Amino acid sequence: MSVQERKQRERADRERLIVATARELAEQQGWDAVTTRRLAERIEYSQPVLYSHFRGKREIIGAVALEGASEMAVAMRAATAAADTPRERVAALAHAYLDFADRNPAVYDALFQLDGGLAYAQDDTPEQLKDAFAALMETLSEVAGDGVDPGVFTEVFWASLHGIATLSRSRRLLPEDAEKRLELLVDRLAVL
Amino acid sequence: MSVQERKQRERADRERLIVATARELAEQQGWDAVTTRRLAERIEYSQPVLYSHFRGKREIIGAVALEGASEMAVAMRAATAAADTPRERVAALAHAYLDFADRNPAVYDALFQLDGGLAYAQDDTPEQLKDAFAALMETLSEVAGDGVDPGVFTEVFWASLHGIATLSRSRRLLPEDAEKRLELLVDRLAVL
DNA sequence: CTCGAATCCTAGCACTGCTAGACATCCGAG
DNA sequence: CTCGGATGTCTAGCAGTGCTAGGATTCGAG
Repeated sequence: MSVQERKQRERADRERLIVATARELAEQQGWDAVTTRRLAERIEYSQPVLYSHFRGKREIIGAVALEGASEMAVAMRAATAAADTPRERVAALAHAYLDFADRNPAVYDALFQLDGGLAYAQDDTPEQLKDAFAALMETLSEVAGDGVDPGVFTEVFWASLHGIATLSRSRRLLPEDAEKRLELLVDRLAVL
Repeated sequence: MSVQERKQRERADRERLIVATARELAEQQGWDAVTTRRLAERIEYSQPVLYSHFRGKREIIGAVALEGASEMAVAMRAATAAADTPRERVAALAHAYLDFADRNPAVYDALFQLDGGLAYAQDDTPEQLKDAFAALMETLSEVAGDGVDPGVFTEVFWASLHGIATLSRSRRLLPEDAEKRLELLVDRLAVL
């Protein structure tokens, strides 16, 4: 049975290679440049091989999104762990979020801008996404304020961060006010 | 010279027809369905005619965006004009904004999600866009709070609305909490 | 060693945005 | 009224897209 195991392992390796290559290509040249042909060429296989791993391009985007969600959760937890006060934790969280979006624009797009065929805010939402939301909520719960549902508060705070992330990346906001916007958001939304 | 004038008028009419048809098609079936072929067929001309009016598909999206920006500004001003207190004005503004995004998803996408080749937050930004931002700022300035730049405050409030609009439309937020999110946003961000 | 199954690739479909070049139509000068 | 030229429009085509049917090849089990 060892032969089959090796084949399975090789298949899993190749699947990871596809996702990693798609991500790399997307970060380098944008998702538009991630065509099935180019992707196939980079992994040194023919196009149909991609379809033996994923139903289509959208599922590849979804795979990159899930990978990104996990990393984002780690980044946010790491940032908040080092902070002492609630104020600092929220600020660190917001910074970590926007930093991630800034440094991994393609992954961020896969997560929140493109259609990766994933379910959000539902029962069948993948664990990685639930956990990323949980990472947000852990820090935001303590500053939601009395009588405000932590989930709703997290949604609002997240939406604000998302708006800032997307609008500033598409150059629809003034770049020089980035820090002021973040401070304002934290000071006003969080109840300290 | 009257012949030339008539021709110019007809050309302008056709241009409006193109934009209106593109918008209609996008609202009905999404921007993906707005192909140059389908669009050409609907206006009962051949494809190259589109390119005698616009440089390409992106410019058509841009034209729809500008049209939408004007309408959005009107809608927001109308909503705030009827309100008496600052609190009511901000709430009405936020409602009007999200309502517009909800009822004209394709136009909203053209404005803030897709690339219409337009400049934002710059000197050469089209008047329609500047005016839409101005409409936001008119109401938001009075609740920015002391020592906070109205422009920065408007950017933050707008980004929050944008985040809510996009995330809820892509079903990434719980639909049932829509009203709670809006109240929370207004209560926390605005200084009353 | 043979045979069947698993694996992979070539070739192609229907579509996309966009454009070159042929064709028709109509205007204004003579 | 005629004719040349400009203007307007269309047909046909290019290079690219996501995706897939069907044939060739490889490889392990018996």
